[in-house]
Amino acid sequence: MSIKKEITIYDLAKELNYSPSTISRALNDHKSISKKTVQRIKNAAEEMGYRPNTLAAGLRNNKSKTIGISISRINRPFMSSLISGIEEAARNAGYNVIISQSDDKYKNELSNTKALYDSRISGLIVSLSMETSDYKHFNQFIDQGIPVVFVDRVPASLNSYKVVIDNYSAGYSATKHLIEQGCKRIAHFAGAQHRNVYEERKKGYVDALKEHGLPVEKELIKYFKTLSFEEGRKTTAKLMALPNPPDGIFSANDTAAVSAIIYAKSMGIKVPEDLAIIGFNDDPISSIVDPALSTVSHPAAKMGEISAKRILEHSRANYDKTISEVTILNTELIIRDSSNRAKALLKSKKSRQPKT
Amino acid sequence: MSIKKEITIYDLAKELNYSPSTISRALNDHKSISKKTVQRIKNAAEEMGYRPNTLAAGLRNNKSKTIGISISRINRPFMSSLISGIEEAARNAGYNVIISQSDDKYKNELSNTKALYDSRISGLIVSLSMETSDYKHFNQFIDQGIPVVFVDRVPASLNSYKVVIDNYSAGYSATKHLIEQGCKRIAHFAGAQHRNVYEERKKGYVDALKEHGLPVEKELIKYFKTLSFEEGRKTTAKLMALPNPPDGIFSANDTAAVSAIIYAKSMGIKVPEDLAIIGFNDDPISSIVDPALSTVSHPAAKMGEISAKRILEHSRANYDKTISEVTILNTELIIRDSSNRAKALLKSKKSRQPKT
DNA sequence: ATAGCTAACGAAATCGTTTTCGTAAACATA
DNA sequence: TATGTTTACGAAAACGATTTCGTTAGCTAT
Repeated sequence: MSIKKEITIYDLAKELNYSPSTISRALNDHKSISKKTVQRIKNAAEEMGYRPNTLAAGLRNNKSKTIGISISRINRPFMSSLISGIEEAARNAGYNVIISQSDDKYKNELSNTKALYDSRISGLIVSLSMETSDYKHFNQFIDQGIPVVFVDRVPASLNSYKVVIDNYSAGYSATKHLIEQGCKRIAHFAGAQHRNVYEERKKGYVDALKEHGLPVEKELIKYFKTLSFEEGRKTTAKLMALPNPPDGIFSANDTAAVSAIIYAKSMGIKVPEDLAIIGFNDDPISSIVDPALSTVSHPAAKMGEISAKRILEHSRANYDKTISEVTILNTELIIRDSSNRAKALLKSKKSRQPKT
Repeated sequence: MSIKKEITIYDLAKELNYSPSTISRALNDHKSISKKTVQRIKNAAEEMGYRPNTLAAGLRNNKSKTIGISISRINRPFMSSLISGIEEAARNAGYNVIISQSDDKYKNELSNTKALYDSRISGLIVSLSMETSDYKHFNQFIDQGIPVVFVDRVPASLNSYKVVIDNYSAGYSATKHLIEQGCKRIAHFAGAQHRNVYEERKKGYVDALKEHGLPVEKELIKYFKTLSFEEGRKTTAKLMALPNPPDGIFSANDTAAVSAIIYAKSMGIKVPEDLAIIGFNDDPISSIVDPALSTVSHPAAKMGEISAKRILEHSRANYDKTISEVTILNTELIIRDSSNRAKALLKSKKSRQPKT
């Protein structure tokens, strides 16, 4: 009802007989103000209910305490966890987080980053859209000394902060695991190869086959557009209709892997006995599908947290240029039933025993 | 590298021999500037690469073109879809979205809304934390004429914008569906009863039982703290160990419902024949679990979109007070295998036929 | 012709902080 | 004593857009 007047540093200045400059400095812990004065001022600020006007500060500094995010879509498990991690770290440091979705379109990523730039963000965290192959739109940030952190889907060339997992090793381990389960013909559901994550996962797959003396067959490597459920279903159908179908699948994501499990079950193909399957991401669906999907877990929230911290550090240190620094996080191979042939064998023996 | 000077309305004014006032008005389509001039100015602005400084405008207006969100956690299917819808609508209107997570703690919701208030948001979209029972922290917004939209989890009392689904009817329909499937003893996984959504779902359940001549038994209504997987598992175990166990479950969310399915399967209890189960939300896991979970679908993204639009309208209309306006969206009952006894019966007959 | 009106624009204050130069006092040094 | 050096603070100009009052010119009605 009654519109309360917001109190400003001028009000504090008048009240305490200091100049606004001193108030400002005291509130920001500037060293040239004595500890005593700082305390006095902070106490008064607290008492009088002073609240900093971030817009004014932002205008003056040409920078707002805000971290911008550009991602494909929020409503995917990996992305929402990533954001969750970013938000938590940012808020603890008094930063806001503003998000924008590209929907995997280059055009949207372009306009979103422009809008974020106009919002005078302190830093940008990006997971590239599927379509992006030109990175000029990030130069405006880098040129201005605004840190850009690429996370997960990163550009190969650009010098900047990067937070990633070791996709190559993860792909290698996942494939090796299938080989150890006795698979001889392992198919791969590959994502768009210009995105580092999918390219590297595939490389890991290829090298694992080679190093274990298995042939790399083109007909077993399927390139997906979106790694969607529907795409996975169709691809699995094609693969299993081959004269010599695969006995294992390493999918670059869980959605497609789950669709393969479900398709296989519907066709009476036994998972993992006839077809061992492993996915990537450890989405919630992977532990719900039956048999539960083996997968590679991705520390999404942690990646978000680290990305945010890179920006906070950069801002604190007041670097004038973006520094090139790559952080590589560990993944974890999670073995569930969809690839665990030993366990499946044991179970089928047990279930046959009562009959004998 | 070269720090380009941002051009301002002053630069435009100098270039075109107008005053900054005119430039500002022209860019905002103020009526007192002639169409010709507006065009000239807009063209020049485009050409010279002018970009509005939202911070300066925000400072002057004491309001930034930003929508604040306060929710429990981002990384849940419903919430991420909600945000996705908000973000899309907001961005189309040139608004930014800043999010904050309460983690279902009242304390966090309090400090987050304070921070959002300090950010001079144009409007706030809230889905209440589980703990919240005091709504004073929203008064600062309402008193200032800043619109507050409550979505999904809304307060019963406060006069404000609300965007909800008809939880009562949904709960009633879900329960009625189980009754129609022949269930006689239907259990309910209920959420915290001070949150409208859970209270209303339960009411729908109770009334459906009553109106169909079934007794409402206290031992079959289980109150959950978080409706988590683990909680669901334990609760299902207890229920099924009763001397007279239930033959149906209506769960207030999918997570708990899925845990019930998985527990039942592990115990050899047939779903839906021995135990028909229906959930709420239509999370991705519900169509992946086997048998697939019947559930109530929640138009999450749409709710986000509408919430955002309420704020945009309010801002455009320049209302000085928050208006009380409730939007109720339709839900959809999605029948899958976990409650479809007719289909299950048919299947079991078919699978027996070959033998005869 | 004069008052009254409208259309189209301008001057300058304003929003609340920050920061660049200062200055003044107190103290140390040669 | 004269000269630096800190320490602790202040004046005032930014930051860029908006908006409250204007003003001026041209038109209409009487």
